Amino acid sequence: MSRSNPRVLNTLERAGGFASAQEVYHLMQRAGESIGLTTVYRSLQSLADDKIVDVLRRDDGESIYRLCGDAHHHHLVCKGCGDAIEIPGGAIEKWAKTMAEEHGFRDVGHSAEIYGLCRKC
Amino acid sequence: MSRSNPRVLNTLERAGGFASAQEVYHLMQRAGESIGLTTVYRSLQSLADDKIVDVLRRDDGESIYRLCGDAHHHHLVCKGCGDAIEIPGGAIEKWAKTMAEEHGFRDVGHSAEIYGLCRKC
DNA sequence: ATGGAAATGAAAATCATTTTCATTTGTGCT
DNA sequence: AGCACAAATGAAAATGATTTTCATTTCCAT
Ligand SMILES: [Zn+2]
Ligand SMILES: [Zn+2]
Ligand SMILES: [Zn+2]
Ligand SMILES: [Zn+2]
Repeated sequence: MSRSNPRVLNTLERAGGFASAQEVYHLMQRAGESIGLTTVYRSLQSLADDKIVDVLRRDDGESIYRLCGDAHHHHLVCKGCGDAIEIPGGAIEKWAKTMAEEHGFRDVGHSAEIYGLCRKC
Repeated sequence: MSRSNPRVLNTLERAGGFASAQEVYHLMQRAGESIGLTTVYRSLQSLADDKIVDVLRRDDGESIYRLCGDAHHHHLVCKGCGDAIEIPGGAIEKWAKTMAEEHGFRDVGHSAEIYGLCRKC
């Protein structure tokens, strides 16, 4: 079922942090690798479906992807340089569960991100 | 400074919950009101700037707006019917502040949402 | 080698949102 | 009323990421 091109995953690894489909595509171009934008999109989507990469959406609407560990975590994102730090959810894990139960929700997940300016910015 | 067309706000009121710019536009069309899509966009944006409406982004990337009280809050969203309930942030507020300070971030904000299936779905 | 399935990618299509810009509307002044 | 000037409007074009189409290429099992 793996529709993902391994070179895409490899490039995302090299990218080190978050990268959009367009960025991955250009990285591969600059590296002299021949690939189509379509395949990059398909691969990233597949990786996301398989929970191998993390998907976030930037304010400008562009989706960004990043390899992520299997542990549940959240992000502290810099509005300036775009750097993202993985952080533990701590107290909000219980908060989410409590809130959901309180309103009779099941099959519950949550998202939480913190935005700010890092020291460098 | 109000660049917002009052009829747009009025329509969002009638909509009752979240609505996208496109949806507001079509609601107004169906109601026989003459307005341009551009004005709808401009008005919603202005309302968002003025913190009069709440902006969320759907998974498909479309921005949705809703009238909201002035109090800071979060959302419990049903993946089935799209219903959203306003909930207090509780533990999150301190979590965000602590995490940000710990990493030297300033000018900090946060977003947090809980997704699940409501009783009806 | 042969046939069919899966993968690929160039080009076109989609679609929300933004930008442009010419026109209309509103407001104050004479 | 007549005029000037700013703000608001909206049609049409531009933007830009993502998706779809579809013809071609690559894989793989027989
Ligand atoms: Zn930074
Ligand atoms: Zn969490
Ligand atoms: Zn529901
Ligand atoms: Zn909060």
